[in-house]
Amino acid sequence: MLQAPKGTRDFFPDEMIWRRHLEKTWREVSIRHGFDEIEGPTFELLDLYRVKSGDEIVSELFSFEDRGGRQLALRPEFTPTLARMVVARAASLPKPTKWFAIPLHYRAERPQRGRLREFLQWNVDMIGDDSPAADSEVLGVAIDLLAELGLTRELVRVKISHRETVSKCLLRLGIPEDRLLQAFALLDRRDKMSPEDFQKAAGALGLKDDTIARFDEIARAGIAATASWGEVVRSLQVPEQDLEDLQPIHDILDKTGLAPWCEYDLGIVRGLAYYTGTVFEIRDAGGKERAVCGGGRYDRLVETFGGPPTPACGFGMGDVVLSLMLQDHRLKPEAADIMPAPDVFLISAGGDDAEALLPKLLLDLRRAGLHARRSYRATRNVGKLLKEASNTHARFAVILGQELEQGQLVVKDLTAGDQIPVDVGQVAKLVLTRLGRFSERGLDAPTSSCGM
RNA sequence: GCGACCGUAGCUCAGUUGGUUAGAGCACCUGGUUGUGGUCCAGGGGGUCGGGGGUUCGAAUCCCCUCGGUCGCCCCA
Repeated sequence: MLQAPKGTRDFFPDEMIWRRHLEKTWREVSIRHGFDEIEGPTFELLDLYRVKSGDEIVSELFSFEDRGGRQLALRPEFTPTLARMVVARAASLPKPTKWFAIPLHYRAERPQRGRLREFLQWNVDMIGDDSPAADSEVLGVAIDLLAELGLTRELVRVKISHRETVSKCLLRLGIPEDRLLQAFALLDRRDKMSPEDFQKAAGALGLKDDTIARFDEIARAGIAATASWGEVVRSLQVPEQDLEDLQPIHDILDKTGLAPWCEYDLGIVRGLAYYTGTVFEIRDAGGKERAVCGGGRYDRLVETFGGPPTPACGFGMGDVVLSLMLQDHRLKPEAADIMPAPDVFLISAGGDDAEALLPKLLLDLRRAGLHARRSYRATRNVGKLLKEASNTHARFAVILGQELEQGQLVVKDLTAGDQIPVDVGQVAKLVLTRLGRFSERGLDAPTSSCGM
């Protein structure tokens, strides 16, 4: 049998409704925070990713050549596209420009827990504002989304760091400036290494034994953002002047009320790519899953792509880890609870006249704007048919039976349990009224008003 | 790209030291003959045992390769 390619997913109705639900939530949260939706091409020129990340990234990409010999790649992330779009309109964009996107991404890496080769990632970016307020506004969107899905500040940790602050601390420990990037890489990997390997690697960077211990200490310090600034300074045991970049962030997190979700962790460096200031990631408090969200400030990227100097910050949040995390905490809704429930479910319990009427009635109800379904079973067993209606979570069942001899059928409220006979022509009106969706205009011309 | 473990029905799994036409529960479909809801009873469809090759009189079972999954490494934008 043909299989779906490695690391991809088929979205059957149960999975698709969750995907749509998640996208809808992402979209609604973005919009109420004042962001506009954008989208870009699914593939870009390979050079767009080379410029930013260097040649070694190419092996992680799905790349190909078109018939004109152009080197192309499926997008592994959205930020380069975003930067390109900013450059294209740089002169006319308002400041700040607030954009979000919900694109599919592709990465040619080995699939494992929380990582697939095709996935959705919600991107939220604020362009043209270099203030810590912008950092916190973006953080606020991510946190609001998590809260919207039922996650709490006990269940997740927003870990915040600052590139400049970390650099200053490392320099003061005696790490040469030209080894800073390597030190970042070491920080990033510290949890995957044995203490011995960590020591060895730190020694290779020119650190002495006592400073290695300090390096490790700084990397592991997790400080609640609700602490006073004085306490933060004391915990890190570094000169306050080295923390000057962190202090404004601390102030704004306190003022906006986001602090209870956040903690400082100078071990967070988020890869090596293009971040320049604040960096953050959001993880499950249990530490079981990968980071669900990562982001930060990238003040030089737009310039790198040929635009004017433009500060920017943003984050990405993937659907794979987010879904796992919600599942871990039993916060992921059952498909049946988010599937659109029919307004009416038609069942035929009578003879040929019922069979003959059903398709027309079904179409009339649908044209009146109702979500109407029917049973396709052969059985006339009303009990079984009602069970089927009930399984679809339909609000009303319409039973076409004996009463047709009097021109009537039975409308049963599947939630309340009551049922009433009604004239065939009055079904739509009755159901719409009971649903609170009845309007005179819809009644006057139920079939012509759909304007087809 | 590298390593470890795994692969039997749509799902969860059973299948003796290798031994006949490979099983259960759930789900799905039909019926229980004129009508009221997650019951109950009976029946049914559905599996090249992931795929290919080998060993053997005989392979779901043992060996090799391959494809996929899971968990790590690399990477994590």
